[in-house]
Amino acid sequence: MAADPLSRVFSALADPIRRDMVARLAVADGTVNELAEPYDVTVQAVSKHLRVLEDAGLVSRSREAQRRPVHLEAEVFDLMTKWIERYRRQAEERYRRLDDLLRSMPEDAASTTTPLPRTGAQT
Amino acid sequence: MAADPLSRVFSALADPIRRDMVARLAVADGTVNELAEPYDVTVQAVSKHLRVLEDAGLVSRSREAQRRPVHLEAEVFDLMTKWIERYRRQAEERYRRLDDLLRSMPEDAASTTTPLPRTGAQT
DNA sequence: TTTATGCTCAACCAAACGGTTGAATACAGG
DNA sequence: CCTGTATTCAACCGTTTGGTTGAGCATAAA
Repeated sequence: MAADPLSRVFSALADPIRRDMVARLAVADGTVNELAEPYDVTVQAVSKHLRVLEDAGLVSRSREAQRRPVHLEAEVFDLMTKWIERYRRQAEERYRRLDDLLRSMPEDAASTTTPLPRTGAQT
Repeated sequence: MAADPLSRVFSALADPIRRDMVARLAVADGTVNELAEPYDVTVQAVSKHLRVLEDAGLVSRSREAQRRPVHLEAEVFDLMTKWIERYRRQAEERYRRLDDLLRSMPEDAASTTTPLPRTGAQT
């Protein structure tokens, strides 16, 4: 299996079939066969996809006779949104400051290159 | 290269090094060498990572002598956040309705299984 | 008990991925 | 012109991924 939770979630959603399954599970829980029906792949392939979604914490599976109903776990989304929002905001803040700087600087002096920070960011 | 834009963005961010680079680029633009420095891989590998980020629309590269400064493009994040928010909200709405239903139903009748919708969802 | 249904496990395969090394290109400076 | 620096291209390699088929297991129905 992959490494960190964030990588697992992102890569789980990097596949169109898996995203479509998530989309459908947002409407209602479903069994493996139900979920497999629309796609042009075998049930086994869908079973594998579900395993990936489960490992990422995006779905959970219960037991109901011989069926294994799949349920969407929406909380994990927060992991992603938090990460995304953080750096989006940070980037926007930077543009704002740059903007201010440029506005407060009537005469040309665009030669200072801002150095990159070391890697400290918690991914 | 992959297929649809959403898949490209998600899979671009599924790698820890690439996420870390995005995190650092949110603070300041940087050259390939600067970006490569913290990681224990060759510059060529980082160059490849940057290509993935660029193909996903997450960064753009300009030209400045022999250097190729990399710049974060924050707008693409919206693609993801919109997708995520949509289905998170949909899921939460479903739970709310289920909750209401169960509350308005004093006597036990938990036997109706809601069928899954076909695949129509725009992934 | 036998049969059908729902699902997973195992082995396999081609393609994509993340990394490497080595050569090529582009530009700046002596 | 030659040298050094920044970056990319090309070929290669081991591992992962998304798919297949075929067998196996558990439960429901006959």
